[in-house]
Amino acid sequence: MSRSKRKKNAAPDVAPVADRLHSVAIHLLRRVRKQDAATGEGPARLSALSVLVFGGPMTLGRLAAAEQVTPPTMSRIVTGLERGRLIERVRDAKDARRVQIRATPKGTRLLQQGRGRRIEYLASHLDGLTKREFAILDDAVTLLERILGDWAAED
Amino acid sequence: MSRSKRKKNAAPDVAPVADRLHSVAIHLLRRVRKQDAATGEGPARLSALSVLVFGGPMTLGRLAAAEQVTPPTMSRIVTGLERGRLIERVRDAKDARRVQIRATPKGTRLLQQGRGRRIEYLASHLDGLTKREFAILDDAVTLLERILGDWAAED
DNA sequence: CTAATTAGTTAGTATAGCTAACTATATTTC
DNA sequence: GAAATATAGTTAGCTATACTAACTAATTAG
Repeated sequence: MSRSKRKKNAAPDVAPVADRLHSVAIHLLRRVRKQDAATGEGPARLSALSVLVFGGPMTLGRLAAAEQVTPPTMSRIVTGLERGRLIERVRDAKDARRVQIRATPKGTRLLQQGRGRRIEYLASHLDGLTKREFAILDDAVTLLERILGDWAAED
Repeated sequence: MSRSKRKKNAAPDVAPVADRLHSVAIHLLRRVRKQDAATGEGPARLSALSVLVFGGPMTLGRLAAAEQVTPPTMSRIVTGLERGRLIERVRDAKDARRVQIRATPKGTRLLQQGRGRRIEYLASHLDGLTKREFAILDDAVTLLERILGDWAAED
């Protein structure tokens, strides 16, 4: 069970917040998904492309791991992105088994535009928040980033 | 544009937070989805089932609207749930075009169990937070619930 | 009683996930 | 250095989830 000797928090009402957090995440993404549709690419492709644009070129395997999908799944996602000339496959010089995936200028442009639309949409709805509320949201996001990073490896 | 005369917040850095919020939501749900796999049902089915369990029986059309998908998509989701005896289709007595969808006891049970697993999983990762951090998260979720509720109608 | 509207379903397509099985390249071991 | 093993990706085939277009059946309007 999760009630070992750690006394850090163990608030009795962790579960309800976990539940609400889950629900909020689902509904938020449903909204945003509609904005992303304007790019003409699906969410998995946009997410992978984003990793490439911000993380730089990497092998297919690393990309699959970053996106938490299996290599075959990433292979298909990459094939789709390749058809649209949004990324390029480059065989590794040192190890011919490896394939480096790299965003093209077109891919980078498309991602930035889609990102712009999405952010503008989301941001326009965060607009009514007070400074204090906004700070809370910012802190919470930072928190979640840390948590997700911590348990990225396991599972 | 969204830069009307409203002076409420308009912090210059709304966009980065919006972006990070989006990313965090994506990765959080990716994690949780793996827990849900234990139920043997996909996310769309679990989500629809959840609406039925907590919102009571409703027509297919209303369910589709609640889930923000088209009626054909919901029709397939419901067919899948029906195969597993998790819901039942009941033709409406007053209007034979309508089909009421209702969770079966088995469906309700499965949902609650899955929900339990998911919450426990999520909660176990929120466990290391300090009281203060936890409060921030709680507040942020409340905030997001309000925001999402407000713009639920439009689109 | 016809015409228009409404509720769902069926058909066909695309994306995104999986496992299993395969190919090609590298590395290890004898 | 050849054979065995390990690693990186791809291909094939299944399922789920999304869409639009076209259909059926039932209700409501004129």
